[in-house]
Amino acid sequence: MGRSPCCEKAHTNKGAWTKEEDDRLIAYIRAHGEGCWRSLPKAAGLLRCGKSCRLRWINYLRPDLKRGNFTEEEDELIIKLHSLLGNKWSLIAGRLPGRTDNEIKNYWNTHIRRKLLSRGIDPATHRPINEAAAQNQEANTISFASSATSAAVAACKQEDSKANMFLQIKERCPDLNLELTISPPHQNQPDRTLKSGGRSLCFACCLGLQNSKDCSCGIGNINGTTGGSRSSTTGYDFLGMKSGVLDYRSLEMK
DNA sequence: AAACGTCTCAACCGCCCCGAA
DNA sequence: GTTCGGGGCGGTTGAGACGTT
Repeated sequence: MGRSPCCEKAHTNKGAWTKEEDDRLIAYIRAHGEGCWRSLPKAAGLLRCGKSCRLRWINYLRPDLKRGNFTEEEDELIIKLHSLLGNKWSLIAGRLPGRTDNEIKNYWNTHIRRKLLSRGIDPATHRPINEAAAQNQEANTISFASSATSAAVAACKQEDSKANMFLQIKERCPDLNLELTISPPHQNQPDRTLKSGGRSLCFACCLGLQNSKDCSCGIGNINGTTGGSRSSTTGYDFLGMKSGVLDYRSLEMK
């Protein structure tokens, strides 16, 4: 049983990428675009798994990546977004231009967790450690991170609950700007954070979950999500911040 | 200077989702 | 409606860097 491997593992390199492999991958993608990752290694002359190529490109070779230390503002934004979304690193990364999910995940585990613990905050629940410990005594404790996310999705199934959901998140993070109108205007698109072609977006779409089964407005299926590519390739419209965030495919590659 | 412990982060693994057939 | 395959995601690993004794 089980799925067939994504590639022939017997003849693929593993481990750290060499400069030559990087150059080959960059050159191929510049010439042909990202296309099919499964067939890319062979076409590019790389003895690598397609997934490995994708990861290398997404996380380290993309031209729009911002390397270097996280700023204090980025730290705080990650903490707030994590309190809302939990370990949805790709969604969080969608709000941090030039940062990748892998980078944020590593940064969270190595720096921010410790930072929160030193503040006496449980990084899993974003509550004071004493309070979190007390809650864990209860049988069915669910962290806010996960409950808020699912609550958000559930709420969007009930139109009347939207306002309550916003208020709930706002209450948890009073200084986190969740106003949907603050996003930088997308140059080629009308503001569709709240409406799209005169239609209201469901809350899942507002959270960047256009492709989610929980989307109740159907907008997500309209806005160019063809080809099965998900948000990391087209850029999230998470809370209306899509523009210029991860839309690296639009970059000139000459 | 060497040995050991700890930390960091690039890379891999396995599962899930979704579109196409 | 079902199956299959590709892409994407989150969790985990392990090699190298760094710090301490």
